[in-house]
Amino acid sequence: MAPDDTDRQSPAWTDPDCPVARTADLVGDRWSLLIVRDAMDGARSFTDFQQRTGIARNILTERLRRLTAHGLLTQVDAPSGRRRRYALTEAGKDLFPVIVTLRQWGERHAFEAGETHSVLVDGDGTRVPDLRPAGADGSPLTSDTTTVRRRS
Amino acid sequence: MAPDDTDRQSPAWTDPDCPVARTADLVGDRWSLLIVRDAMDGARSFTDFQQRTGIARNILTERLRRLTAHGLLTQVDAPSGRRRRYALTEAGKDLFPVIVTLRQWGERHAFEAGETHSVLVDGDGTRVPDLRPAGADGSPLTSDTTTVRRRS
DNA sequence: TCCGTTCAGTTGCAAAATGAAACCAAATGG
DNA sequence: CCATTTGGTTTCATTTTGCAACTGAACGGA
Repeated sequence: MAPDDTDRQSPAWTDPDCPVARTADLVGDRWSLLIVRDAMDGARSFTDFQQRTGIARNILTERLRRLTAHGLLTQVDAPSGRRRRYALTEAGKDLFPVIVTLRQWGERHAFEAGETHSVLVDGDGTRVPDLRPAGADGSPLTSDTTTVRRRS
Repeated sequence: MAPDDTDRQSPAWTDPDCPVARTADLVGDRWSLLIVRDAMDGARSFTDFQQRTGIARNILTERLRRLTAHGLLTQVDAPSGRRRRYALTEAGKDLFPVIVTLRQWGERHAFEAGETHSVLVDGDGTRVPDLRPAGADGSPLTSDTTTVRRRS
């Protein structure tokens, strides 16, 4: 990598006006999503991530750097001068609803009946309820009952 | 493309037990996410998608085929013997919560203060409220107050 | 202190995915 | 019937990904 490689980050957004597209630009790839997933589940070190995801190490290096550059992860020093570890920033933690909806969609549609899969549970061991968009009055919303208003 | 190309679909899952990973395998790339976004916003034809996303046409062909093969889109005939159009299946429409959380995260973290962006509104023109994970009792849940239980 | 190991990468190279552009055939429109 | 549009396919150059081998700084123990 050349000494001056401060560019690489955003060769401009795919679709600058759309929040979905911006988020997709930042974390819309398999490995970034799985890194965030694992960070939420307690992964902290390079090898934590490498072992859990099975990602190639050069790609992991690149992704950790990218997520850090974009403010989703930070590098923190462990208590006793030990090795650096990665931790989610507030913005990173705020991806929780995204990971949850990905998980819940997967549970509903990506498994055959009878296949087992991991489950997200709260402190009591209770399964986290399905997350569904709703209006201010609590009425369920779908893609048919909503629209995108451009540039507001 | 060779005449027999029925493989391509799933050279096995990245992480078969994890619903997040399965979903990421199916739609965890920028273009698939944007195609789903646009389908939810009314895109139906090849050129609808091409113009809205700006995706290369060969890639669009491949993605539409892939999403169709995985049951997120179907090809439907328009009323008057017109050209084929794509439409979201039930599974595809059920990605709505995923797109909404991606959008909302983007709104919160991917724009500078003062930058404008598109907004998702319901039939009344009211902005869709933030979607946040909550326990059965309605208490907010975060990545710190939940855990993944493997293979349940 | 010296030695071996683990960690966190880097480097080199092959394979796969992506993108731009040209090409093409079936529908549609006039 | 002809021109145009639509929905692709093909070709080729560029980028990204992945694998495997290598490196160098930190520990860890004898």
